[in-house]
Amino acid sequence: MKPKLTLKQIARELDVSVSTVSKALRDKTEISEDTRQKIKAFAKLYNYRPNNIALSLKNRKTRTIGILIPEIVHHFYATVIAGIEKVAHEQGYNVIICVSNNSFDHEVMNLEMLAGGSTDGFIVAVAKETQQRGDYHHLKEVIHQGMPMVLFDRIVEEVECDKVIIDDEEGACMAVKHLLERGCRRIGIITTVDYVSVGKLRTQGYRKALESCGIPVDEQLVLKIEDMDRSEEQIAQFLREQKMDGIFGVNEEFSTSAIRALHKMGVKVPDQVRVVSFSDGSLSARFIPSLTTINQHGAEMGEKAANLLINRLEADPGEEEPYKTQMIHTSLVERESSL
Amino acid sequence: MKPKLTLKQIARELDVSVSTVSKALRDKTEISEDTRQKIKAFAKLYNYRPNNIALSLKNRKTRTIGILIPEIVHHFYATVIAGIEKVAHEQGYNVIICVSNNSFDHEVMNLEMLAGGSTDGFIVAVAKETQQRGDYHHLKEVIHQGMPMVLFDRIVEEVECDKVIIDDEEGACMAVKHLLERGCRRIGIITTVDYVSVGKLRTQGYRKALESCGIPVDEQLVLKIEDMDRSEEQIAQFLREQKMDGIFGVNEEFSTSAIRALHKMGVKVPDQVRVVSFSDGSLSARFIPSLTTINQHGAEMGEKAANLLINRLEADPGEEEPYKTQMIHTSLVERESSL
DNA sequence: TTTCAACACGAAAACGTTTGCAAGCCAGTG
DNA sequence: CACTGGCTTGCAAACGTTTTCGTGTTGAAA
Repeated sequence: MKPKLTLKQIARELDVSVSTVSKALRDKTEISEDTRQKIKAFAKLYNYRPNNIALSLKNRKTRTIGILIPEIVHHFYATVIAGIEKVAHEQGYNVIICVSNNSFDHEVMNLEMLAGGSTDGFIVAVAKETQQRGDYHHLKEVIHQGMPMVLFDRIVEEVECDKVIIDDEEGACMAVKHLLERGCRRIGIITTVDYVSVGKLRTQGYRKALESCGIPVDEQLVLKIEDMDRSEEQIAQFLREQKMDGIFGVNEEFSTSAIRALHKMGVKVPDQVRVVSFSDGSLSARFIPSLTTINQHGAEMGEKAANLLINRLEADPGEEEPYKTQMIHTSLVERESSL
Repeated sequence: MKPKLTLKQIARELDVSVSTVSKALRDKTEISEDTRQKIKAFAKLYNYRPNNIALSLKNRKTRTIGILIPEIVHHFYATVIAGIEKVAHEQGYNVIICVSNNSFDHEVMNLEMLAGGSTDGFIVAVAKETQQRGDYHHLKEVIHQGMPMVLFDRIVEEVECDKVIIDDEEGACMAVKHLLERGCRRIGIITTVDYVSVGKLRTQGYRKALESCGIPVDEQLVLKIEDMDRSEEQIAQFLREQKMDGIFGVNEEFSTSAIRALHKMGVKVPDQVRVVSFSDGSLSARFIPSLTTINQHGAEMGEKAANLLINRLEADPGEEEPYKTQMIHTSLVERESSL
């Protein structure tokens, strides 16, 4: 690993002082036109790049944003990251991504690592395990230490900071209403257990939509999947036991599993059963039949989160605004599965 | 942004020198048991964490790996990243991810940024635009500056460094042979234009498989998609014009588009036409019919790349081994589309 | 009492920057 | 000639660490 070109070396070569070099490269008029040109030419020739680390140390700013997400092999998070990247780069920030793999311990470790000077602030979606055990001291601690944080998607109420969330309830409501408009009367929902915040909200939206149309909620039609690995069979069983004309799946996995099971049963989608899904992926458009979905606008979410964070990072001390929670609205994309 | 606790502050509070604190925390016997305990207790109480930036500057090592990929909203890259993350974290390395969005300029910018001291080395898949224009000076430059780099997936021959590639040709060959075994005789391929290295290799594999079975390649059955946005119609047209009993799609998009088009034409998969796809996603297993695929083992690729890089980073100077190119083998996963 | 080793700690340099300030030089002015 | 002022440039401190090399204080041996 060759040592990189530093100010000191340039200074030695050109027989001037380090400060002169620094000033020349920063185009200070303090340095005579002659010397400045000479130094800049030399720097360009040998391709000088200032050392970010040294700059970070000096400025006590890294211009780096840390992202901490539960999993990366997930289309939704990928889109959020893309959104964050976009505005971060526009504003001259770099991005570090860490993945907790939905483990509490990993989350704590990564957070400590990032807080150790590598980043100026965080954008975080908490791990499932963390939500489950309800221990948020690590989040509170880094905030307490003065690092700005934005929570998104999997947020936690108890932590005070900026937040960006999807209007899950509204989205679910929209989905179910769409099914109602299409004439469905017995609408089932395939959702997650309640400690997953988004699942809970979507279930709420489902209830709300039905109630607002005066249809009582039949608890038989609410399937909560605990174990993702056994979801296929549970869904198949659910579909065999309950007679429905509409299904709302809170994610693509559940919805496609349902359609697959119906397909095996010889039930036609959308002719006999219509399906609407929450979506985070590219699967929906390609599926046969293509899925009517509630789109989540992950990129927009990432952009908002990044903007919130950067605003806070660049706010003058004492000028801090109160914490905000921004809502991302969903939109219904009609496709074949609910025609 | 509260200033974080530093050695200097601990020293002041406890009325000792900075060096004493540093040594105590690092458990040097030089410092008396008493003072050591006192300092460690204090540090623990106030939750002292050494500043990574300062350490990086001092050690001229960041223990950070830079990943540069063309796009993140892509299941394959997500799996590779997951693999890299895994071994990086095991070895105490951090990971920075940058995305070029397939733009040459972005790639150059990001590379310069990362090379500016933020990382010890790179793992890179080059942008499509870069492959197209064949300008690799930026890659060569950072290598020349002494930063180790590992290229993966979208590699470039001209750059001398470690590489990890998928055996695309072998995979394609396997796919086509599978179709032949299933009795297909007129097998079409839907692939990319040749400047995309993986597309080219997969096309070669296709030819090889046919030739090895004594079947001449009919150029009419080779569809090269240039413009992804118009792929749907091109594929539909291709299927209408050519009579085939087997189709090999070099990615999930092409394969599912083909099945969709066949579906519309009333042609049954796999009964009338069998389909095999290269795969990088989770779509295959869920699709109806589920897709027989050539799996790419992205995580394994990431792990290998990370190991290669870390080995080089930790090699003693003068001990460097010659550059290696590691091959990842693909595997055939049989599902419904080729039954 | 002197000398010396062992022990406990501190000073300072280094990593690569930036920047306020001091200082040198030269020309012009009184 | 002595000052002043402008123009250049260098010095040094600072960011938070680690580490080498002192240095001062013991207690014991000579």
